[in-house]
Amino acid sequence: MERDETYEHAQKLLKMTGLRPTRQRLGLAHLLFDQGNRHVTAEGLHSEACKSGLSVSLATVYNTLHQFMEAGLLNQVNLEGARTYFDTNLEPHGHYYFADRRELMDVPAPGFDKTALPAPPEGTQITRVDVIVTLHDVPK
Amino acid sequence: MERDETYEHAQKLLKMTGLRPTRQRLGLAHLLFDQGNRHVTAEGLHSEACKSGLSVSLATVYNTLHQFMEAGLLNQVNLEGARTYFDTNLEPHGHYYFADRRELMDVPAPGFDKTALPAPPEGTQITRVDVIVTLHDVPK
DNA sequence: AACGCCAAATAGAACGATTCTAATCTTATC
DNA sequence: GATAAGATTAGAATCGTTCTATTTGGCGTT
Ligand SMILES: [Mn+2]
Ligand SMILES: [Mn+2]
Ligand SMILES: [Zn+2]
Ligand SMILES: [Zn+2]
Repeated sequence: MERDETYEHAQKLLKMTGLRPTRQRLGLAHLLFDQGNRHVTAEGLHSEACKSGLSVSLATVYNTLHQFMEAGLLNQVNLEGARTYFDTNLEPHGHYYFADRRELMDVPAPGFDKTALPAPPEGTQITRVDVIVTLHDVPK
Repeated sequence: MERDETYEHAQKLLKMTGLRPTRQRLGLAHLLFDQGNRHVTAEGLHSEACKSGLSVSLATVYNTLHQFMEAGLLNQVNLEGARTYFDTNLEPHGHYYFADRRELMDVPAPGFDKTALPAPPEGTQITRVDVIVTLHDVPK
């Protein structure tokens, strides 16, 4: 008796965005959006998908993540070393980056006030504000 | 009559850090520290050095930038797309990133208060705080 | 000034994350 | 079920950066 894989919630999200509900997109949407907020890398999500039995290529994971971003379902978090994380938390917020573990966590309370930023130079507009607090394990 | 290339200021900096005053390090230190605060990439600095007549390899530019960082003469700024910038401004400060021009600028006044950050999780310590405000040219 | 030791510089290969390309497969429609 | 448009794929290409093995050069000693 096989598991129910209708993925109703994922179905609904894809319908909303106008993206075709392919097997890959359904599976990835399920992994991303059916278990609370997440911070994933493309490679992390890819191996997770493979482990869960979903056959999908890394290229498709990248394509899908970018499409979900475009659709406003994900935000990107850029940090050092060319690693890009994708964040299902759409609220404006900062991040702790646990450098030793290479993991991201939302900053529980905003220690910064985006509205307190000085007005940007003429002819430009703010398109994003990233606040990244890097943490290392304390030696001892 | 050739230009005076004693680079007194650069000499002094290298002496302070204990790094040998090689031709390459002197030339790079001169470019970095003898004309006010700067934000440079390795490749940018490399081509600048080449144009100025200094013979230096890209590998050495990377080595030198890292050594200057280690010595506390430079800070790193990480942003999207694997591009790393090196900053001669050692004060804590945020950055505007002009995405269309790929240029960095210090945020004139701090719109955030580092001390207002919630205490980091047990067993960890803050090693850096990055605030990057990305700007795009306003269309019209 | 020549000698030798070791640090530093170098060219080029390797790397890791991401993007691209061109071929194959799916989905949606008729 | 045929068709056309869209999606997936493997593998090559790209980009910034790091590594490796070799050569060069700074500097204290003769
Ligand atoms: Mn990744
Ligand atoms: Mn660079
Ligand atoms: Zn987050
Ligand atoms: Zn700066």
